[in-house]
Amino acid sequence: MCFMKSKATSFDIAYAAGVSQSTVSRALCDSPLVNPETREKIKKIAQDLNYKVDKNASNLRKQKSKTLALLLFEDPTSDDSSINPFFISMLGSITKATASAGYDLLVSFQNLSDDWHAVYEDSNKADGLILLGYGNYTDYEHKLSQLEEQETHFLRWGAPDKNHPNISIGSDNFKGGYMITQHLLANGHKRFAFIGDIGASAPELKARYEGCMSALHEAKLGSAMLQHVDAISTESDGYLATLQLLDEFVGDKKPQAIVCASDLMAIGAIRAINDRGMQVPKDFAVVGYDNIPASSFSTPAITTVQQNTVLAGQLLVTNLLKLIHNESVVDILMQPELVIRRSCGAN
Amino acid sequence: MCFMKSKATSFDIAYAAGVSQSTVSRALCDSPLVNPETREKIKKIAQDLNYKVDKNASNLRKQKSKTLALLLFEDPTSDDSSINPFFISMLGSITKATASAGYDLLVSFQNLSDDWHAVYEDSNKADGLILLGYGNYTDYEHKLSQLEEQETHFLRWGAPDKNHPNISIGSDNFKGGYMITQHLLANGHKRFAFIGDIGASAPELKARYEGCMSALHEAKLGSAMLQHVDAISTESDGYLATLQLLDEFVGDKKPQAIVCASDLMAIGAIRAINDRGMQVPKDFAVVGYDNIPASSFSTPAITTVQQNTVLAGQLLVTNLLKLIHNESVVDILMQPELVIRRSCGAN
DNA sequence: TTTTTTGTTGCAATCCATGGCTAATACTTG
DNA sequence: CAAGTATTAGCCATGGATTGCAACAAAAAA
Repeated sequence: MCFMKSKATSFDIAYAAGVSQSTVSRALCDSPLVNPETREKIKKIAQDLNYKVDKNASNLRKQKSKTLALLLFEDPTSDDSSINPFFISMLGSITKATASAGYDLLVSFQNLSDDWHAVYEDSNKADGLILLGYGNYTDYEHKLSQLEEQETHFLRWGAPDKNHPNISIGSDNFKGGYMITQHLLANGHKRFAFIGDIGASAPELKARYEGCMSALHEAKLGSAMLQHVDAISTESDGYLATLQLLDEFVGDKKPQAIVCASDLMAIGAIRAINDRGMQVPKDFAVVGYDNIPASSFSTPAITTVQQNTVLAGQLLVTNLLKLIHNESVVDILMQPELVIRRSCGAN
Repeated sequence: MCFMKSKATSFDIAYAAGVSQSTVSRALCDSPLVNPETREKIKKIAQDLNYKVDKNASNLRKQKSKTLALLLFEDPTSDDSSINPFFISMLGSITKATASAGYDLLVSFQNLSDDWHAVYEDSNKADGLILLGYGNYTDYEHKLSQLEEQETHFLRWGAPDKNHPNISIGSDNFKGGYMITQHLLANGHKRFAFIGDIGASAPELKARYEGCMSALHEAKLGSAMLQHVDAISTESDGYLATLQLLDEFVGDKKPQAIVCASDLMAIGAIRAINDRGMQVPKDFAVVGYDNIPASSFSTPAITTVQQNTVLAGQLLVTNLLKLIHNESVVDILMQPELVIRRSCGAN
């Protein structure tokens, strides 16, 4: 029917409607400056011609893109195709929150080596940035400063940082570590092991460890902790660390509860324990962190700490939009929740 | 140091370099029309001023956005925050392939009810579309036709479709179902059950079922199949369907092998079997499909069929780019691979 | 009837980068 | 030394929508 050699522009509509092009523009934004009848006529024609506002022209003129960019830094230990499930669920909620605010989302998986810091907002492709990922805190630090200097609108997922105030939304990992340890203590466990990287490169895991230690100290059991810091975050890390742990501490030094800094490591820990002919939760209580989908399908299902990713995504988006609109925001520390399942032995 | 009240434009650089603005533009695209010395000088100044080409202006002029849009249709049965892990790994590889082709990626999770069909390419926000998701084939069909009419550049993930040729890249689900069933047959199983939706709304699962049946017919065991079609795709679907199966078929009618149309359902099936006091693979062989991360962490680890998501993502992107450059593409049917683990009983 | 107000619409500048065409310079070559 | 060829850079139109300002008409007030 309607043969269009090329895409319709507002001029084509103006011609068809017998009005000026500016009137078309105004009509399509529901400007009160244009007569309702004219507006409807124009809208009708626009629809017939399958006209869509050219975002490039529109954004250029308005100097904003109605687009947010999500920069996802990969966990350096994870392989190429698998993405940390926690970030996935954040991705889902961020996408939804972005869409319901009428914005588009540009997603980019990055290495810290790239010069991501400048690209999106400076080139006007996005009005703001969300930084998601466990930080390699060396040049990350530096790039955060750059972003701040350039007055880029951005927020990061992570614990609030005194050096960079009001750019963070994070979950209270200290509290999470504390809560789950308390739960184990309440169930009578006395000898603990912690599996996970507590180095500076993984501040989230470190905070979980510190929360755990804090609970132990409160219970006057601080010295009952057997550390294992050489596991990073994967299932096989957890497996290997646990095997090592089982070999090293035997007899009455054997730990009763194994606190893993991630669910993936907890899954590995359970596998190691099974491989040694023992069982969870009978011989060991094992707990994880993150409540990834696999943790509920594991046998036994894993007791873990859940971060509210839906709320987190929404907060990141709504606060970023505030920044974009020049309102001020403050750091937010979200409260995690305990998810009690079978692996801790408490029914 | 450099105080900029507002973002630098190519005019600012031209002024600073004492050349015309067009020369700046050419210098920054490494045009051979500009003297190497001038070019370096301009580039230096551009860097000092932290200049970035305005994509909106650039895209407007060039009439292309160097951006692809990924439209992800959710599995209607999955809840809000969890996304089908298979799509996640596709998302990862698509992102990477897109980035390495120098394109940006716009990601959007959609309901089919939205008028997505028109939005991105028509508004020049993206040069092409990738459609990912198990199709609700009613209005999906209709929208595909619309996209084709409008000559939108797009590709979909899914089995090639005679009605819509050369827009599909998919995995051979029939072959996958066939392969895994053959493997079970080779291990001596004779009585089979299939769990999964084989209705028209899930053509992928249906093809897996048909592949499975084909292998059984070849082995003259076609009548040995107990169907269960009331499970869709989740863990609890698999659990409930399996319980029902176990109650319904007892004694010598009890199936030996349970073929699940997804790993999630296989996980549920194993849980149901355990709950009834039986074990996998001793009492039943169970197999899944997709090779999601959780399937390797399950106890026992699940024998499944893997689709090469990395390659799939790359193919989708490279072929879409071909379309954008007006080259023609053909449908691709990728070959799946068997991943043999413990749940099928064959070591 | 004249003046003021109100409601609509058009003109033209603007956002910024791109690239065809032209002009000017420098360098060959007969 | 003049004519011819590269090389390099500038001019200006272009892409499509937005919006301040001016213009005009019709309706209301004087």
